[in-house]
Amino acid sequence: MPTANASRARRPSLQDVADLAATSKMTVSRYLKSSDLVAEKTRRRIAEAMETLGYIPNRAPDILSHAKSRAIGVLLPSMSNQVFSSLVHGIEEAVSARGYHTLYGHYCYDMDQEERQVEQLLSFHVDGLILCETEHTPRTLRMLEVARVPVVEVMELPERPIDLAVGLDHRAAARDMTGALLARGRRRIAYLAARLDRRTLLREEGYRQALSQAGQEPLVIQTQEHSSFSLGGEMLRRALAAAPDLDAVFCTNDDIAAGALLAARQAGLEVPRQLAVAGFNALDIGLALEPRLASVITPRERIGRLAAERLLGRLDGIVYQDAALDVGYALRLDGSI
Amino acid sequence: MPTANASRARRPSLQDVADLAATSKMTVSRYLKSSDLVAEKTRRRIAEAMETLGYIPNRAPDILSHAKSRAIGVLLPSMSNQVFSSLVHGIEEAVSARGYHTLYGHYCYDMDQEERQVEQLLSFHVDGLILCETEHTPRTLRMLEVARVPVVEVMELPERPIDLAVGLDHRAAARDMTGALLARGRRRIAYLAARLDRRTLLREEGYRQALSQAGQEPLVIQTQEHSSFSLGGEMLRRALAAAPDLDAVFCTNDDIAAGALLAARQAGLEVPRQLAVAGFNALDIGLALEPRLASVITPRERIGRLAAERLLGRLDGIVYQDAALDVGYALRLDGSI
DNA sequence: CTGAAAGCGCTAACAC
DNA sequence: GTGTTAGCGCTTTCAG
Repeated sequence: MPTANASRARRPSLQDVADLAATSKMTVSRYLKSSDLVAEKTRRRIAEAMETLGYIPNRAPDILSHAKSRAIGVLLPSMSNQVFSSLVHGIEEAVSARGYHTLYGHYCYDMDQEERQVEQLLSFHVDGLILCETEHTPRTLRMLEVARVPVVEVMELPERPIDLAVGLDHRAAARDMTGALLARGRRRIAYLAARLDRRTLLREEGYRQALSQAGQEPLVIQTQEHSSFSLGGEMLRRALAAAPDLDAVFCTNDDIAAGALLAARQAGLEVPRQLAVAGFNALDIGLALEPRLASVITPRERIGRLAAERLLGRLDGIVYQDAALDVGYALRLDGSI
Repeated sequence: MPTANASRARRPSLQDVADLAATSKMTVSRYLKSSDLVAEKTRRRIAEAMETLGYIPNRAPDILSHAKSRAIGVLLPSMSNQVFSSLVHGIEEAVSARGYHTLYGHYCYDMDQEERQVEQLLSFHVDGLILCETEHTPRTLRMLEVARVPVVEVMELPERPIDLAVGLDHRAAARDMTGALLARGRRRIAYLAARLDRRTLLREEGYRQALSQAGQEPLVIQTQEHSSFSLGGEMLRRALAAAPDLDAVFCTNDDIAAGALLAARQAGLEVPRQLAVAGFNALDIGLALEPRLASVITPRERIGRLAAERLLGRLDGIVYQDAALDVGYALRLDGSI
């Protein structure tokens, strides 16, 4: 039965559409699900009514009645990092293919902000979460447990994933890259570490392992600041001041590495003859430099795709044997080393 | 009255908390709003119950009953662009100061994807939207109208904003930068345009205006590809092939400009003596280059802050006289020109 | 200071 | 092929 007032202060509801189409909201609901459940004539009337009213679906009732939101939450540490944009592309590809949507939040590499964002996304009832860290506050862990949504931790390979993980071994990758520098005869190798997040620290461990195996002294230049090209330059100057015999730098990422490479040349050092430079993540900037930047190639788009596929798989009840999936890495050993 | 089953398959609700705290859900609801409305003893029992159950707030009922979601939606064209990360910082600053949250979506510079994202965010009942484009599909415009949420379009200054706008005049900025190149005696100036989004086209118009005023011929190198450093290099090579007497390039952004500058040097051209290079947005990369990159300085964090403040202001019923707010720009005319 | 009832908009389940 | 009923979990009344 049509309700009298199509209140002007409210968004059109299914009831409004039903009233205008002279049918019931249940039929309109069916039409939205799969229009072939509805008679041709009714279908046309509904389509017209929707058009006229500009109906916008409302997720709230669905969510309220324990249905799915058909949205997954993705938490990014930073919005400016190329690294995460390829991840996002992979995620979107997998998610949109399945008719799901994504809601993004970001937390500036801060655990407490991550906690707030997790609460925020869960309070909107996302069906699953993709997180870019492996360390979380106790309350975050508690909320994930209580909410019982599938979670994929990406980038690293945590010892004990909350649920699922897709990533690579940053320690091993750093050890290999440092090993490659040593194999090329470099002896005084500094590690340039910015922001001091977990992945930067894991890479530092790999660097230290490789050096200690070769009997060389580590030299770590650290800062809490976020990575940038100009910061890379500053850090190289600090490294040169600390060790005038420096013959190589391994950088926690390509932004720092590119900045270091540019600054080295400005300081009159020939790369790689006098100074080798290696980065991490193999971003596009490395290919624009001359010589091109040696780096660790990480399959980030693939991580995103696999993470989303597994998350959606879990929603379908699939159980994965290997909680943590290792996507591996490769080394680009050209140019700057 | 306590309900019997604290179902194991459900997230804890306010009723569950109330049961455990031996009170009613109404009292718990009051406690969440402002705990001083509740007696000290009750308060302690509620806090304990919440702790035990790991209660997570639920936005759905609120939204359903026409309350606000206390979340604003932000649509970004890209996740990899530094430009938008400063915007996001500004937004977060203003929004979190007011106890609001943000939900992000991205649409790869594609109007139809933007449409889907707008629908998605509106279906979650965001209280307002920040959009980074000034052109939208008819359905997008319709949805915004029907949903009656405040909207701020950022970056540009649209002739007729949907609602509010905060941005700057890209055409004028490009005209000024091209004018600066002409004033320094450059005569054969190419414009390197990637991705061909609206802002790239506005900047091209400004470039053409300046050249035509000076009686010079424009030379526009275009591509549909997304900006990157290596693309900047390729485009410079195309420009040099098209005009061997090239003495300047004005680039649609700093990524292209940095790539062009690096490629120019690799081609043996001295910058700025033989070739001037100018960019747009004044990103950090420009400061790491030698010579440093001339560019248009855009106050993106400020745009984000002002946009969010005005959006929240509108939610409080404030009416702004000037729908479109011009934040201006500045030119950095050092180094590479 | 605390409680009880109604209602937001949608869909699952069950008629017809 | 279509309609009816009930209920999701919270807050806004209105009563104590």
